[in-house]
Amino acid sequence: MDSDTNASPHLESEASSELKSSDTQTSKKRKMVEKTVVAVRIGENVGKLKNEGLPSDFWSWRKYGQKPIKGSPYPRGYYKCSTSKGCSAKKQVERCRTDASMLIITYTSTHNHPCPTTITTNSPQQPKESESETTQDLSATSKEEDQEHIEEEQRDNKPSDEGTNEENFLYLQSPIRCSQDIIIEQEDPFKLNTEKSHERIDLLLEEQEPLCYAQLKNLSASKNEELDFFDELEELPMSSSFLHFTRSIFSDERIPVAPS
DNA sequence: CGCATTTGACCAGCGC
DNA sequence: GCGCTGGTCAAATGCG
Repeated sequence: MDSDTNASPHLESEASSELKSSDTQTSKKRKMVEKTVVAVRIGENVGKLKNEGLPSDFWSWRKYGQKPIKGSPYPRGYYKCSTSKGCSAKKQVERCRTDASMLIITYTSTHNHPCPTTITTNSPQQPKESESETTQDLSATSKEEDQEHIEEEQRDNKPSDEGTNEENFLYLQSPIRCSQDIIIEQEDPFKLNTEKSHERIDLLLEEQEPLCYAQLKNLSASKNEELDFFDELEELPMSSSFLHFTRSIFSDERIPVAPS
């Protein structure tokens, strides 16, 4: 209850989850602020990461709340940037409805401070940040399933070979900026892909999936990992690539993705 | 002892 | 005007 409290409520809404969750009456939350939605896929490699120390993010995030989302079986976690006191950067982490192996991270506001440190791919000096969370998330994921998913994803999502080798997990997503009532549901990755993407999208549309990234998972497969994820859903693993990605976003104030 | 995380309650916005 | 859901804050508990 402070000035912050007053302002907070207006911050984000759920452009991401509410995309089309107009199923019932949910439309929720106020106007939208600039939000960057990122879909991160948790890979098997992630599990390894924890051993080495997760390169989660440049900033430290403190969890200040968690709530179950109506349309999602998984709860949504609310984080605030704890790297700097005055930083108003926030992020919401939630599991993809259809794809438990995918995390939907919604970044709100921008950091008013530079990166705490130059993060190395796997910096052991990382802030306490998502250590526990990430670890849990990662480990929580079924190895077998993850591997399968990853393989599939790699084939479908990754035309090349790049990232996989250096990245511990695959993250397919794009920063989506929605400052209007417009809801983002499309992402670059899909565009990059080819017909496959379309097919998936179609599936989604048919299924009325709220999130595009969700569809990806759809194809892959979802099993019972959800149960594990349930309470594990917390932080997201970030790889160097992702870092670069986020870095660019924040540096440039996010990458505006044209809804269409 | 300190910090972070977890859980519950309260507040505010939007839809019906 | 009422109800529902999301979002945030505050207090308590646990772990390092």
